[in-house]
Amino acid sequence: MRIELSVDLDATLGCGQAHRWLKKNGRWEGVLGDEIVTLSQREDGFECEGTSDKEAVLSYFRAEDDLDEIYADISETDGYMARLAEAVPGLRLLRQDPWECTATYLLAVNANVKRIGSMVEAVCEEFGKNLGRRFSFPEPEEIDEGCGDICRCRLGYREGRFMKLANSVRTGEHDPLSLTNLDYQSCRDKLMEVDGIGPKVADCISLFAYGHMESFPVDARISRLMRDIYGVTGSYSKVAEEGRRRFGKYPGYAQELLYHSTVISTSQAQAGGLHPV
DNA sequence: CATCAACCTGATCA
DNA sequence: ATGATCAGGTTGA
Repeated sequence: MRIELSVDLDATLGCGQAHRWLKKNGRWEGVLGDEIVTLSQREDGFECEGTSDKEAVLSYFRAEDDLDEIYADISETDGYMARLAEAVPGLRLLRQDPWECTATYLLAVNANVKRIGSMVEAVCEEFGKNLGRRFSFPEPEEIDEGCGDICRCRLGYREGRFMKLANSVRTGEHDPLSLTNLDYQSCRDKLMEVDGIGPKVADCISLFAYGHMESFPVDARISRLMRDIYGVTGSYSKVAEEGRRRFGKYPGYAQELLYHSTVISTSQAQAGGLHPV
């Protein structure tokens, strides 16, 4: 199935916003719902194998977002952002499943991208459905009532919180779907009622699952970058607030560009690359 | 409201 | 090789 969409798969799937994508000999393999999908970059979009649900794929890639408009808007912020937008014009935000996004970002607490990936895959292999080469992300019931052994997932102190979340979603105490129609602040507040979800994780979920473009998650990398490039320091709320103030209509996209720039600069020590103004 | 130790694992350093 | 150090958010004091 051919998807025509302005998107850079490497930047979009490889920078840590979603945790189930693996690049295997030039193609991106991931799991959407109960299907293993494989994506191959093309000039005008990508080739998609493993699913026929075009609507779901377009929704996942937030095809309705007008990247030209968004990046034009972001570019007006300053020269640094303008260069980032120009360098990675196909970096998109994704629209992830609320339950899966909530659960994976609960695991993401105090862990680097590589470790998050290994914890998430472990949970899928332990509790999810075997789809062949990969496993589905488990439903709350599969975790809460399943016969898998959580100890094998090596979640550390996230283990108790993870099991508690699965249980509270199964019982309806926390209902990811019910947050769909809330505004950013209410959504964030609801998420932070969950044990193990603080400001940063709540901002990530608000952005990546519920599409709140004004969310500006501040992790360790963003915190250093805001300090080094913009001279912004202080508490989480101060830095996040400054991000929302500074980056106009699309702080979430700006954050993703900034985060991606830190991935690039740490993975390739190239001369003549991007550097602060 | 700000500060800070404790929490767990895997990677990297000495 | 083995032990020390570090990276990474949330919680509760």
